[in-house]
Amino acid sequence: MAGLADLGRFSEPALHILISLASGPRHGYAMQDDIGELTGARPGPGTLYGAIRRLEEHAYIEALPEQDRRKPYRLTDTGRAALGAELQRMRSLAATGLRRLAVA
Amino acid sequence: MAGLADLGRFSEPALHILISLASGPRHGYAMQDDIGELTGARPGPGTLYGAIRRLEEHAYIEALPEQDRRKPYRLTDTGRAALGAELQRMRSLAATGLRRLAVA
DNA sequence: TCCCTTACTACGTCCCGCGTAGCATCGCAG
DNA sequence: CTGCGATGCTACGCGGGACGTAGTAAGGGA
Repeated sequence: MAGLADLGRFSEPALHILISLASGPRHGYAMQDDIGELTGARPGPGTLYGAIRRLEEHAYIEALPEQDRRKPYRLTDTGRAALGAELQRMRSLAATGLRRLAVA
Repeated sequence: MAGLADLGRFSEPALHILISLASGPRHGYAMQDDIGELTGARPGPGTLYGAIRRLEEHAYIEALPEQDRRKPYRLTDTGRAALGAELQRMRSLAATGLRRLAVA
């Protein structure tokens, strides 16, 4: 298995982080801004860094050398694969739901 | 706002229930089966009926007259609208993520 | 020197997810 | 008519992620 769901039951913030890192390495604060633009809701530090810690433990992301008191992170290959799988699942589920809504 | 996120922070099971009801009224047990087919994971009763209760409190779904010790539920107009909005958000987020993955 | 911004750590509460157990009803086989 | 599996739901408790708040610290501009 080894899907995103292993991160615990609720993985929305984790998903957002991975999507944010999909466009290149970023440190925490920049992720907050990016996710805020992406979703309309900027996660607080508790949410963000908690999710980062779990993602790192699962080797979906990894820290780059600290620069200027910033800790950038990037996707690992594992994380990239997990993200791709999850996004396709999401897209398929959304399509199914929208189809059902349209018919009924 | 009044989006799905008001159901609490984690709403995956709630989303699945709404999608299940999008194809017509169903009672709990039938939802379990439907969701199992849809997602590959059949929710336990604790998950399911807890989410049903919250959805009913928010008037996204409503109970139909009990028949034969079965409690069918159906989507309300509010629920249908919320589901549509959520699914479009999901689809859009998935598309953005997949685009980013493809480029990088 | 003051203060705003950036960047992260620490901490505690809330409540959702999920499994387990229990209970009742129905249909069917023996 | 009796045991038994499937159906359908309620009750209950634990674990842990989500999230807000507060605190720390460095940098830059007025």
